[in-house]
Amino acid sequence: MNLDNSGLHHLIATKLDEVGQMYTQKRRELVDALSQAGPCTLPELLEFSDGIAQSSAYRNLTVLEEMGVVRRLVHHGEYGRWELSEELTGHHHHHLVCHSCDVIIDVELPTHIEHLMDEAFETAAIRSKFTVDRHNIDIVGTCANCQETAQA
Amino acid sequence: MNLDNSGLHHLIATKLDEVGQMYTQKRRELVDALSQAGPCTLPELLEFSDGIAQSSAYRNLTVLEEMGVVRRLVHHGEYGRWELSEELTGHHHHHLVCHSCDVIIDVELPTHIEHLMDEAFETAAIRSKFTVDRHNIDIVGTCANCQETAQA
DNA sequence: ACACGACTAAGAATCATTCTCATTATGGTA
DNA sequence: TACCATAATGAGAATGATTCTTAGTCGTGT
Repeated sequence: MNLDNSGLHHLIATKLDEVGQMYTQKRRELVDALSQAGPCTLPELLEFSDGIAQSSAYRNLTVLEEMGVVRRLVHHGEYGRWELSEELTGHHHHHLVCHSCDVIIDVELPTHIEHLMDEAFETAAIRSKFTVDRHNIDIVGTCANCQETAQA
Repeated sequence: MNLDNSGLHHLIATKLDEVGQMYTQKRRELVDALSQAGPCTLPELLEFSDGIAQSSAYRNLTVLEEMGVVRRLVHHGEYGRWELSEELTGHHHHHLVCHSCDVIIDVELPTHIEHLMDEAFETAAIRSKFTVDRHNIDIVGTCANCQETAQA
């Protein structure tokens, strides 16, 4: 796992500095966790970080979300999940969602499929007078772990 | 708007009867509301129904969900939303989501696009050892109403 | 050293959703 | 019709993820 997030950190630091916000150690740890582990719940982030308070984690995630650094995902599990924004990572992706354990894994689709989908979405949206900003795709199923436990 | 849901109601009544559940007036009203209005929040359902208690609405929706009659959607708004299950309506569809007012509208995509997507999703899932059950697509943007209010 | 602003964290508050339980309605049976 | 078992209802309490409040801490510039 590549742990050199210096470029990422520098980018975020600049972003925050522009509005008079600090890029503190705690915030850096949140970003590191998301960068390594993909979409995380709050308890997962608390475990990763070195003793950050729950309320601080929530507040910092909210701040980072407003800055466009992270994005909040909402699914059926008890906790929300957070991931680094595509704007920051540069990787447009979607999610494999396990409906058994609620784990979420990133996937990228072939470019030509994305183009076809974009066209189809645009056409469908126009019919209802919507303007399209983005699309989210969840591929819902069962992860390898849960398949094993099920047959055991 | 077509209000003749007799076929739908009969189907659900049979389903519930098989497990000793009753298809009561209140439950019928919930189904009617969802059938007419598409994905609804709980307050919307309460308003539509003739004096159903909040707790009863939640309980009935949970029962209907377990029977595969309705499906619960989770998005960023304060309330969850409920819709009739595709199994029941027979219409595979996706959602236009307004990120301004959280309204959700159903859309259907061309069959050949669905096929292409299914293939792409299957391929992507296999790589992560996932088995695919379904896919959810949100086309996120701004609805006609909110576009007007924004430029006013 | 001082002042100012941002950050932290503990705990209180919020609020959609779930649970509890006493009451009421329903369907089957004789 | 009367009775019984089971299901449904509704009022309010409880739950729990998330947000808010507030007092104290830290950093930075002067």
